[in-house]
Amino acid sequence: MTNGRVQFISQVPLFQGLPERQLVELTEITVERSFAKGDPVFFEGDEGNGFYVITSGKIRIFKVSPEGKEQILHMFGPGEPFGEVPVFEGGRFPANAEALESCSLLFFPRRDFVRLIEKNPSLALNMLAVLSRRLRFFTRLVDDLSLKEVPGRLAAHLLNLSSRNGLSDLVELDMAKTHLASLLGTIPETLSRILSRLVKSELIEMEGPRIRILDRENLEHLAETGKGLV
Amino acid sequence: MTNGRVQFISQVPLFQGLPERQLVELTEITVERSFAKGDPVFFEGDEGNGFYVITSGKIRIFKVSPEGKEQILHMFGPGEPFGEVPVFEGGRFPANAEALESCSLLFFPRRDFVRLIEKNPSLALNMLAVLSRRLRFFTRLVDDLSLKEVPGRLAAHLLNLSSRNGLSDLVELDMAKTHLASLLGTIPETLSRILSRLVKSELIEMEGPRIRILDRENLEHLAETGKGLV
DNA sequence: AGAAGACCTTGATCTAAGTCAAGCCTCCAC
DNA sequence: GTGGAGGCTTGACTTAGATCAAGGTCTTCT
Repeated sequence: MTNGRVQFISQVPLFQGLPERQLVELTEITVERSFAKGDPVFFEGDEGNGFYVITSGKIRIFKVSPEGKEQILHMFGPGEPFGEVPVFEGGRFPANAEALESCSLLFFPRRDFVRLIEKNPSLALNMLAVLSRRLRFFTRLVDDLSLKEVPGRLAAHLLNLSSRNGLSDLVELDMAKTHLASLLGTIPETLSRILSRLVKSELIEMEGPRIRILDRENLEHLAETGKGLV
Repeated sequence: MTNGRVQFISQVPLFQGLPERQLVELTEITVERSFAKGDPVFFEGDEGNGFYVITSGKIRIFKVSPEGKEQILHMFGPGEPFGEVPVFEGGRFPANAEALESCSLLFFPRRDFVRLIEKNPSLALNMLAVLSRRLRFFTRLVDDLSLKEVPGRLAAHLLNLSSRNGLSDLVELDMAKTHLASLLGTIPETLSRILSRLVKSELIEMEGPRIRILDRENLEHLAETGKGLV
């Protein structure tokens, strides 16, 4: 079964381009952990002595306000790493992580992983690329939250889903609308209303979680300007 | 003058703990660049073929909406690096950088810097720590923007200034209020009103950019809950 | 099957904060 | 000095989106 694990690890983008030997060493330091749907993986403020890579399932990373409102920061799926910040900076996890469905994760203990990085510059560069991509993502998230209105964020999200789907006009929401609301920095009621408006304005059609883009041009305009939905 | 540069570089946290030889090599790849007050250093979307470390002066990193509203992401001072994302991930700068005052910067060309990192794991780990710290910062920024109201963000900022100042009750805003507004994700009018409210509620005293914290306890409560200012 | 609960939608209301407008002060530059 | 520009404050108004409340649908577990 360790063979299977090496095989899996070799497919993870974070470990792309590493020599076989490194992959084996990486595999040897991992611990497999399973979580049921709804289980917390860690809480904000927990001591972080390692990070995770998802083997199967989905994880959401989120913050909670004192009143209980949640802001989702990331949704991660198979092959994606999370919880790396305390590995390199020390200290605690800056947000919560929860299994959205039954999940299987590989845990990389901090100390061992840092030792491997010290021996292997490629691994370091891969990790730098991962963190950089995440910074780029956050830059956009801050931009969206601060400078766009909810319709603009939603439009951008739909177009994003579409482009991941080969620019198909038919997209399927890959999470509950409640979670999508939290990802967009709003609440389910508001999301629901805005989706209705998009349907009424004939920018989209909707049937449950399946959405058809009818007017890509105006949707793009909405996503860019962040304003102006009737 | 290269000696002076090595001396400076050895003080930069990013290069902490590196052997003398590495410091010299680092120095050798740098290019010095000067900017006058108000000069752009780069624009969002520019090709990023290197990053900067500030020798003197202040830099602000910000996004602009199509209507011209700005959200400041960072304010950086001497010894701090910026513009690293494209170095490790390729592509373009995710935001704009501008000199707030006359600035002197060291430019590290991407190709040379990556070559040094490949030879030096400590440098890689230092850089990973820098990016991790920045991720942590963004996590908080998103949390603030999405889950707190402006008074809460302001209170948190004031307490932050105070704690950097050895918990002195007397803090001095280190930027124009217009910029502070943009940093907090709001506009000057709103900031002005909320400062007035804090004064009226006797949480602070204010005289221009000098602010005295009168009621730290309530200010902390405001910063944590993000709600509840009368 | 039936009960329980999660999820989604719609309506009425409320509020934080943005917009528009005007006036003031301060700091330079000419 | 004087004029102008940028920054700051205050007031009246508007609005995006949150809150509160209720009803409907769909899952899931016993």
